[in-house]
Amino acid sequence: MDQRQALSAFAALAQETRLQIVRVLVVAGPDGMAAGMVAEKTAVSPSNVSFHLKELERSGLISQKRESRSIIYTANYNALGGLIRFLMEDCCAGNPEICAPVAAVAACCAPKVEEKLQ
Amino acid sequence: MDQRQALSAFAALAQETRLQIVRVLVVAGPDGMAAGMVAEKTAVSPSNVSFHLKELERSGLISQKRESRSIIYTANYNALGGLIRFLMEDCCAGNPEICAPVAAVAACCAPKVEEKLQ
DNA sequence: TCCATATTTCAATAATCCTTGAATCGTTGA
DNA sequence: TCAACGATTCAAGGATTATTGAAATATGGA
Repeated sequence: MDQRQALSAFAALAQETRLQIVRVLVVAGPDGMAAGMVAEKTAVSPSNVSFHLKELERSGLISQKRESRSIIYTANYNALGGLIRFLMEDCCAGNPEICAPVAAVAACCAPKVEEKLQ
Repeated sequence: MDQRQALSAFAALAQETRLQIVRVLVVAGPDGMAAGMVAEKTAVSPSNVSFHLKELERSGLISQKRESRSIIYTANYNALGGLIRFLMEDCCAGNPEICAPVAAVAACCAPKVEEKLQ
């Protein structure tokens, strides 16, 4: 993830409806969710949700695939991970020890690491 | 960090000049950097840099303190860490294993953890 | 006090982004 | 082929955000 992509991802997440959509899609998991269902879950008009879905796709945070009449959207976990990585590199730049507390949070993603440390 | 703060932080980072400012301040470390120096480092007019510094402060990502004639800005590492945490919680929601690769990046912040694992 | 320095504030313009509803497109089943 | 469904596109508007340069504020030294 380069700066250009990061800027685009930050812009995508800096909007309440879009952040909500991303959370809904993350919870939906790898199977994703149809656009209409996203609209329902977020209580936003189909046209408006479509606008934001497109914006999120443009930023690389989600992807789409057609399935019969529906269009299924899926969270792009790699992109989310890339953004986190980008932020951490900024955070640590020149001061590795300063944001060490953040590492503790990483535990939520790596239960195995947690175990090894006990 | 709640959703409101996260939205504000994402908006703050979704602008090239501001992202650049944050990076400069992160590299500057806990001692921070005077507004004028930030303007110089980023090649942005003082008035414009002041506008963006205010925006970043409003979002909680940086803080200021006056020091004689200068106003020193400092990156708020806690806020950056909080934002990373917020992202990771979203990322992991319902799918702890999916973003495990991100945990590897955390190593950059926690050399001690690295050691223990070897 | 007066001047120079460091920075912010302000007003105006320009640019970008969001929302809405109507029209359109692609898909499926009768 | 036609109608219905799920979704996108488009144009218009309203709202927010960025940039600029000039004026204002605060501080420290002569």
